[in-house]
Amino acid sequence: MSQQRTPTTPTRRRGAALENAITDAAWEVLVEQGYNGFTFETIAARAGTSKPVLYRRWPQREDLLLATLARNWRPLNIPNTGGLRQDALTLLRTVNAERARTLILLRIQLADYFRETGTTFNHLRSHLRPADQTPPFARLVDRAVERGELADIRRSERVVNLPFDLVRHDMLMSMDAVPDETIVEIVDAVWLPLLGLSPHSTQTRR
Amino acid sequence: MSQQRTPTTPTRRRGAALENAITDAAWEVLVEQGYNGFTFETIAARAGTSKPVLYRRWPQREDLLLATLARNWRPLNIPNTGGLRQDALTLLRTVNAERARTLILLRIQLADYFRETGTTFNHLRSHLRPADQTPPFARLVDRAVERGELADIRRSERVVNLPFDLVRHDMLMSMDAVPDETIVEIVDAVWLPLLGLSPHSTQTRR
DNA sequence: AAAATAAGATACGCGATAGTATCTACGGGT
DNA sequence: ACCCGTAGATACTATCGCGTATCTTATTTT
Repeated sequence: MSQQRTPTTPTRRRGAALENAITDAAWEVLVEQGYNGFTFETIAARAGTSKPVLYRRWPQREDLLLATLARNWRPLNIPNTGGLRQDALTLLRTVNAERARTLILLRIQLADYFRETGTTFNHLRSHLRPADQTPPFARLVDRAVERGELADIRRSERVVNLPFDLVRHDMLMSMDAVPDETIVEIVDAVWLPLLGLSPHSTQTRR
Repeated sequence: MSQQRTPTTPTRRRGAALENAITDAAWEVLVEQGYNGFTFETIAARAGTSKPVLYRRWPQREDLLLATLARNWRPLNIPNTGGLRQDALTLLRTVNAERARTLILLRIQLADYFRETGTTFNHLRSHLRPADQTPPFARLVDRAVERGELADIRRSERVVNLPFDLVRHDMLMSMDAVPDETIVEIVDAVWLPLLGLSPHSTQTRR
């Protein structure tokens, strides 16, 4: 930290400020360079600190990785727009936006980590957060049933979760965001028909 | 090759025999250890040869990678059972079997290669093989139309390719084979209804 | 049989990274 | 002001893999 020093500007970080700076840098490195670029050398340089500082807190690479993931893990907001179609579109657009998308694509970034440790993404997820209670799309369908928009019948998880699966699939295939018209297509041409709905019976046009 | 030598047993490999042994070893290494384990050191040892032998043929790692992929790339057999449902189930089971599955999961194994080179799986695929003409499921649907099983109307690619997308998605999620009942579910509960068919109107039970 | 080719073996220098040791000096607590 | 903890800087050893040089020797060619 060869920083120009003024009487009131601290030149060293401590405690949470330091740890947050490190895990923020670690996250950037992970996203840009993947697991194999996630090295103490690179992260220390990115965070403007030195390797012993990292080792003092996280003696193993995995410790730092888990800390970094825990800091960046976010629950998904479940929209409640009053209509099933709009809920679905909003949720998928949220999933498609950068923050959530990066977490989805992490599955690929961490392939080598999973291979090394014999663990899985799902195992990691339950480690970072308690099991997500109800899958997001199941929540949307439940609400539509409550509103009387959908009949109260049993539906397979496969059908309920289909939009999320398809968007995730396309993201994994392209390693990038999905075009918005793809999202609209998945909801209107695939999912709503499978639920026995047409796109315009669920709510007025957006 | 410190091999016990008999008068008629050659101790050294040459030409295609040697190259095939190397690319076979390279493939095993790629599948087991991913792109980052794909090193000349490891492959030479696995093939029972020395690094200069590899460098003489493939001066760059990418050369050896492409040669290895070219040797193991296989076109997908399109089944023709006389019924759409059976065609679909057969095709998905083929996709789910080890050989084709490994190629699908290669997308993940090669994530670091794509990042390094700024290229993509689709680019790689068209490099290894001319563009596959008709997507497999489009072929199945075409045949069903010819047989009169399906109406001759326009269908979105999204719907036509849905089974393959969902199976691929589940494979990518689990990095493993998909249970057979998943395949049956995708075809019977999702795809055929979207095509306006019920599972048993396409053919007698399997 | 002799010559040519290249497979196989091995050694080397270099760069990157892990992990650790050591030192200086900032900054908080007393 | 003094003491202590530790941030930041730097150096070191060990390991791994890349890429190359050199040598021996099996095998094909002449």
